[in-house]
Amino acid sequence: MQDVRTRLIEATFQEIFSKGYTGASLANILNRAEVKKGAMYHYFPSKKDMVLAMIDEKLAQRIEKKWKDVANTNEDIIESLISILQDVNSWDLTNGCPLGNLLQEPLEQDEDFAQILTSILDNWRNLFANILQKAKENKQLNENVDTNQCATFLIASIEGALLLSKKYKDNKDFESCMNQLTLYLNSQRIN
Amino acid sequence: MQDVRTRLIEATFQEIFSKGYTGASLANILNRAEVKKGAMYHYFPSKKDMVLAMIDEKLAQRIEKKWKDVANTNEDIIESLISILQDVNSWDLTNGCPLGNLLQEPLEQDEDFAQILTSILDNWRNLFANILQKAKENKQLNENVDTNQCATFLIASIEGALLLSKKYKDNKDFESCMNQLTLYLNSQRIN
DNA sequence: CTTCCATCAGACCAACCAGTTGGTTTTAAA
DNA sequence: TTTAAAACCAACTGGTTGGTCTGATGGAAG
Repeated sequence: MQDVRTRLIEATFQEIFSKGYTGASLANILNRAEVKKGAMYHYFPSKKDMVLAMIDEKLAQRIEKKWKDVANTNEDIIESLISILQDVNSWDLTNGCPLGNLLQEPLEQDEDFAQILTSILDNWRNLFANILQKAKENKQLNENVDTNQCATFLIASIEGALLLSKKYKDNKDFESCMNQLTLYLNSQRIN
Repeated sequence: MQDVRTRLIEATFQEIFSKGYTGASLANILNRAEVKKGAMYHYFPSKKDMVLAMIDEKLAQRIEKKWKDVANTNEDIIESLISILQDVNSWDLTNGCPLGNLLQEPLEQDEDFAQILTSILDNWRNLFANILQKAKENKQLNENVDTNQCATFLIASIEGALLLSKKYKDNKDFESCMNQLTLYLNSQRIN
């Protein structure tokens, strides 16, 4: 069994991912982690700090992991991007996006949450913008494409697609969105 | 002053829109509506039923109102659609989308919420699909466009764009997304 | 062997939650 | 004018929440 802190972070991620921050119960997290309240409050000063630690340690890394290969492919970069988008099995379509769920909640009113979520979002956007820039340099993308706008749009579409997918049992909506997003990307290529 | 029930529905909408369902406090709603608890429980059997009534009476109508003109325009339908998308001032960019916020929350596990939200979403999708179908018939859209997929993608992109816009003070992200969405739509036209 | 501190357990607390109760006032029909 | 139903209210209930507090345990340092 992992150590107390690791178990807490993991259980916090699971609980927040499935219930949201507002709906997350400390008691549930403690049950899931098999940690008693005293132990938890030894490691974290509050529930909020524990959640912030979870976001910091888990969320950023998830995004990095999912997209890092795209930039380093020696095939067509856009093709590599599209193939990840279209790989339905690589997405968890039942609970939405961990980051998106948190962005949706009114945590923005809290300065600490706003700051860390903004920085994760900015990193993701930069990661996409860099990928697109590279594609442009490789002459795989039309040179008048606004890479920042395009990166923002990609993220928005992915988040929206994951949102819709939560509602239905099948993958149809997600596939529809990724098909159309592919059409958009292809229309931006040099032909 | 409006009657008690109307004030309750309005206050419920405001509270849910800014705090989400899980975060919504009945006490806040009652304060905002200037209605006492006894009066509220005279009109609604529970908080949940009041929220369901609010969704039923306000949400569907908002969507209908925003898009109904597009189908009946005698100009270019796609142009009309794009001009609404691009009209930044017509969007509330500070709280996300009322429907999207509710879709994000784990209310889906409740059968009653799942049902009403699904039906509103389906209506929206059909509304878009009909608009696109009409554009197709008018030879304003390529005939091999999948109108259902396209409708789904439009909704996802709008929801995603509104999600991102919540985080920042300015309208830049929303405008970026709508610009790119416009590029996508234009690439689907007959040229 | 003793001291000491990190680690933990669990009882406890005030604040808040949705919902209920037992009633009073208002309205309107008979 | 009587009666009954609709509209409304203050006080309260039981349960849950995040958070605190006191004290026990166990291993390492002196």
